[in-house]
Amino acid sequence: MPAAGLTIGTLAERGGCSVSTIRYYEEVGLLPPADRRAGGHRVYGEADLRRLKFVRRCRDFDFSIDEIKALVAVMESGDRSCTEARDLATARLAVVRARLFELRALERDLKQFVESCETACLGGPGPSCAPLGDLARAGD
Amino acid sequence: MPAAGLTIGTLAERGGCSVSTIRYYEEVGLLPPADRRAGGHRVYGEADLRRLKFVRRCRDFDFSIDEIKALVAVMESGDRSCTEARDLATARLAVVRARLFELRALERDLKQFVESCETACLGGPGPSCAPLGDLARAGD
DNA sequence: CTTGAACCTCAAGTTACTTGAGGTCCTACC
DNA sequence: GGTAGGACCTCAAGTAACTTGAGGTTCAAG
Repeated sequence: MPAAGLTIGTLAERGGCSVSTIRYYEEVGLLPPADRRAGGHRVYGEADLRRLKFVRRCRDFDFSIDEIKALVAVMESGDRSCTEARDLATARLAVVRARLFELRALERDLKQFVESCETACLGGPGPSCAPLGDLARAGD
Repeated sequence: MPAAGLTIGTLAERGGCSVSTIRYYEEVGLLPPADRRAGGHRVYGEADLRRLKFVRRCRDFDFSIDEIKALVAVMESGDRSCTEARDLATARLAVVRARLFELRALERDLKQFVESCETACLGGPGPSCAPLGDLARAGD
């Protein structure tokens, strides 16, 4: 039976982050202060791993540390509805969509830029790059 | 002829950034040290505005300060081909595409999360949020 | 019992800026 | 010509979310 007792290194590996990141999360309060062995090394259990994965997942969701703290508080209070969580997620979704929109435009522009380089400058790399010159004038 | 003589405030306004950002760009070498008036105030010309716009556009493209410095060097050297610029843009395009991929997954997951909240928890916000529990079972 | 990998703490660095304190300059108005 | 106040100045420190480094301790294997 896995009364595991994970080291910080193992936790990091399974949680998909660095050892430093875990210590950082503890410092800022995203993870509770870890139990210690005699020598001072941190020990973790499965619950810690779940918590860490939750935090990492939220970070993947682009939640800020403070937002994740809020989510954790909602989760731990037990007596509060999921309305808060949903609202946080909805707000985050809007941000993600806006960012997605920007990134798509960015991809288009960069692709365009690279293609211009191929057609306008290659085959004989001249002294001046036309697309680069265009960039300087864009937005006027 | 517009021998303009822009103040830093005007430059900021026209360049779409803050006054502090301009001073910062000067400090890190993205803008050349500005000319000064008798009292020490910075004065700018149209060339500076063009340069600033170029920098801002590159930042919109998610280029780092160092990458922009490289681009500016390419632009100013005049005797180097656009190959470098194209390579930088290509690398950036790859990064942008990877980010786009992640963001799309993120959007899907967040949407899913919000929808779960709507169906599983609303209409009577109970004590525990099922989707939140799915993210990582709390307290267990 | 001795390596050497993994761990510890604390401090400082990273990126691209922003914010703040404390002081100077410029322009417009009377 | 004097003055109010807005724009400007410098320098230092703060921000997010970590990472990196120095210098030292502990643990597991051989």
